Amino acid sequence: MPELPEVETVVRTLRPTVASARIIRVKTLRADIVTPPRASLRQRLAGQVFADIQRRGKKILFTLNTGEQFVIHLGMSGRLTLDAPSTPIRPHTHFILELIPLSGQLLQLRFVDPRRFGGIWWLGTSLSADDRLGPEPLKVSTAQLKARLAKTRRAIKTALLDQQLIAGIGNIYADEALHRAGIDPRAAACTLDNIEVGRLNRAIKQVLHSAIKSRGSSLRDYVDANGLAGGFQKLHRVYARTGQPCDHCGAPIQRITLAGRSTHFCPACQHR
DNA sequence: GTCGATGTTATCAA
DNA sequence: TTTGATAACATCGA
Repeated sequence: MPELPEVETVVRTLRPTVASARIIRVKTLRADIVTPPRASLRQRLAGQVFADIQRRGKKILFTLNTGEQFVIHLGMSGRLTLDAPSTPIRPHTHFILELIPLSGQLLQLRFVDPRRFGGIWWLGTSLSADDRLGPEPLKVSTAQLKARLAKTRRAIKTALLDQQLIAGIGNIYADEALHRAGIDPRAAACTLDNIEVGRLNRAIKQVLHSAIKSRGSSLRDYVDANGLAGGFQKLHRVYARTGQPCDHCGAPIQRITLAGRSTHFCPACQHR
């Protein structure tokens, strides 16, 4: 589900309500989604006030007035929604923070994650210590990207999925960016020249900006914090379009497997 | 009913 | 060291 544009959309829909809200109740329905396993979130969070909420890669960083922080990662199937306390609890709801925002209207921030690949990480004041994420795709320079890609022989598609190389791109936007840049997803990352990396960098920024504008892609069940689906799936040019004609040249979109992930591309447009 | 696929990533072994 | 395979999990559709 959630790659950079979806996570950014969740953060933007959460921020106006959550920033400055006070936490009045903490319910952990499934303890094993919290790391470290014995972090008593109830004790640490109850009564605290949120200072800010930000995105870093695909992670959501919550900062409290005390300066303490925790991270939520949505994994593959996670969603974070704001609901009235009377709204029925969905199956696979693992964690609930009851909040009083500035509006005074009681709300619950709910973390739902059927596949449980996501989770919550308590950081405290450890200054997000072991953040090994790569640069933000919307800010990275072509020179910086080129230098990072030069260090690996993996396929460029696989390299783009590596969060330590660049943070926030997932399966959908890797395929979409490579198509817009006209680059074969199988090409070894270290063989791309300056021109190609420049094209790729522009394609990444363009596709992520338009996806954010469309509030993300909803293929399955992704929704933002207000329960609203995204619209960018309608603008996909290759992802989940196997066999359909390429918008650019009409050749059928092909699907292959690369590093265990389904990969969609146009064999005519994307080659040297 | 079974199989395979699904937007992520930590971990393991070659 | 680097890289690919696998597992963690639930759901859906062929």
